[in-house]
Amino acid sequence: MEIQEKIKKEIIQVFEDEFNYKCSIDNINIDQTPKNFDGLYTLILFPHLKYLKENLSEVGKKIGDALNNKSAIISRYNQVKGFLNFDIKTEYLLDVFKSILNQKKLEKVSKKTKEIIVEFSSPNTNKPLHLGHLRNIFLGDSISKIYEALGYKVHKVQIINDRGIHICKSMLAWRKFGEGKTPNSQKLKGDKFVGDFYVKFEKELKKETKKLCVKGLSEEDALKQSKLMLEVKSYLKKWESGDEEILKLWKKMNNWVYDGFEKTYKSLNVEFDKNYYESSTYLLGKKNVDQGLSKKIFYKEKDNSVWIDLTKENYDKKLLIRSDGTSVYMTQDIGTAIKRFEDYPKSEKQIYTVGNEQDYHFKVLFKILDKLGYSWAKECYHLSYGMIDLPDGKMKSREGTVVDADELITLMKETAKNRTVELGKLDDFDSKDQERLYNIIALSALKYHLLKVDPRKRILFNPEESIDFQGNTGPFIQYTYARIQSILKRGKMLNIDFKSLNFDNVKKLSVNEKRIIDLILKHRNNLIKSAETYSPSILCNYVYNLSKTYNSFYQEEKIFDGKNNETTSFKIALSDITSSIIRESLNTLGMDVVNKM
RNA sequence: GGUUCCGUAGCUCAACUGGAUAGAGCAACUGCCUUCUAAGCAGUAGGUUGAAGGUUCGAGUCCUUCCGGAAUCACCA
Repeated sequence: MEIQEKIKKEIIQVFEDEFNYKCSIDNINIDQTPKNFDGLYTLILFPHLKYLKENLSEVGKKIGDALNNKSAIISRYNQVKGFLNFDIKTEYLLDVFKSILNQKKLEKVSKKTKEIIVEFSSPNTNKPLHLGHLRNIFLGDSISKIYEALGYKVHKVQIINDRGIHICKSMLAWRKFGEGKTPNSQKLKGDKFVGDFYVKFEKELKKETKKLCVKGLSEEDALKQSKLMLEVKSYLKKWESGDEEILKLWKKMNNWVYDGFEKTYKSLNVEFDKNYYESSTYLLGKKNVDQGLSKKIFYKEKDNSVWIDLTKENYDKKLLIRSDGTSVYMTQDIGTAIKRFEDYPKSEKQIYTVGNEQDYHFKVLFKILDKLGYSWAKECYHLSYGMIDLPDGKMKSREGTVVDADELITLMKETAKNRTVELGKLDDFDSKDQERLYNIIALSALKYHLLKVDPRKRILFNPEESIDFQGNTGPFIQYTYARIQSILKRGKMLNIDFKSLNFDNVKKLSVNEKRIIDLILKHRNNLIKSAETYSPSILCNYVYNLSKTYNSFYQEEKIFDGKNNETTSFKIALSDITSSIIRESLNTLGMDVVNKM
């Protein structure tokens, strides 16, 4: 980027000197030269042609020659039609590289002055986490880390959906069919244990309604008359009225679930700073709705239900309080949002990581918060992502057609293990290192697989086809990193001190070396772009590109050629910086690195 | 039906916000391990960017209309 800006400035000068044409910097576009053309950067002449008043080839020649004479950056040029391709001076690239080498250490001291809140995961407490949650968690975790890398203090939070009809279903099924079993007695993870009873409930319910349907009832009526449904609803009522026995059961089962979630989060290497529980925030929103009522932002219907009319803003009318006085999801979200900004008052914005099925909900929520007068409402952002499809359609937890998170992780670890053994790479690992290796490889394969896709797009996941470990994958990037570590190790053994390198003796850079330096310079911009667009996928692409370019370089040019001169040192220095950028990138994607594999 | 999003190689994804001959990976085929890790590198093949119009020097990208898919529009969460 820095290079692009400098080229732009030089070109403005040339436009003025040679053509008497004043052009603003925003109107100049410097692109990366495509691979099959010679050069690193390209100026597109077309947009300027009408101001330059000469024909294309003359314009190109004039600009190119002028730059050849004056430029501190450009070493030579070539013209293809309306495109002017530039090569960059070796001295200049080395200069820039040197400054990175020096500045690298200073960077980490930067203070964290800005704050944001990031919400992600936010599960229901009636079932274990599945592949859909994984996409959510990886996205939220990575976005948090990207902002942290940019100097933000990030508050990672989730809202736990711990109350409602769904958990009552599990509770009822456990009472009816559980026979006093516990996760301990069954040697089952707590979330799995509770989830099984949820599925059991749905099964029994289906049986019952089917019978009623045979008797001639419609599906809807069957559901209404079903004894199980009536009983579940009585649980919900008892819960809301504070029935001690129900509350006790509710707490017990939720704790089983939390225990299970904790294990999953731990295996994913993901943590939260604070959990919000719906059971303790659902009343908060009501207070705010009352305030909105007195400000006439909301209105009351005859049946006492409370609404907001957003038809002027191109939305619908939206219910906020039911006629029986109970709150809905929207009410709770209003309360939770306000609470969070009270808890973290310095936060300038909040990012909600929630699936795209709730796009409309969040548009309305932010609109309401804005109308209530909260200045931060405009800074709230819904990080919306696409669903994960299986080959035969969407995952449905009610029907048990989900890919379980824990099972998938276990499977990935086994695959990592098998591959490692097949490749015969176990020689110098002790068993503890082995476990760590499998773990990191498996997680980076899985995380990268889900993060490399633009969040907005849906992902098709085929359980029959395993996630790749070759090509554009997490393990490929890990491999590149590990390779470099062994280069660095060897350099150390040979006592090559690349840090006190004299760059003046490096006369020539290969195309790959130039590309690597160029990519290194672009790291920060890619990080910023990832943050601005809320897309870790940009960072994935970037670090893949860097790894791929490095591997080409690695394969084509020997680093240790026996001479141990400045060229050797330079190549080690280049490798060192590359590896630290790979490590930082992987870290911001939520992954650890391995030194050998 | 209204609104929003998506459609790119057989498959999974890119394409710097309007630039060159649309790029990678997987799968297929051909080479490369007695010097730094072959989970790699180099190469071959694979495309009417869902369709048709329009805007201009120039369109996968912008506008219109179709076709196909998804989400949402509940006193559900």
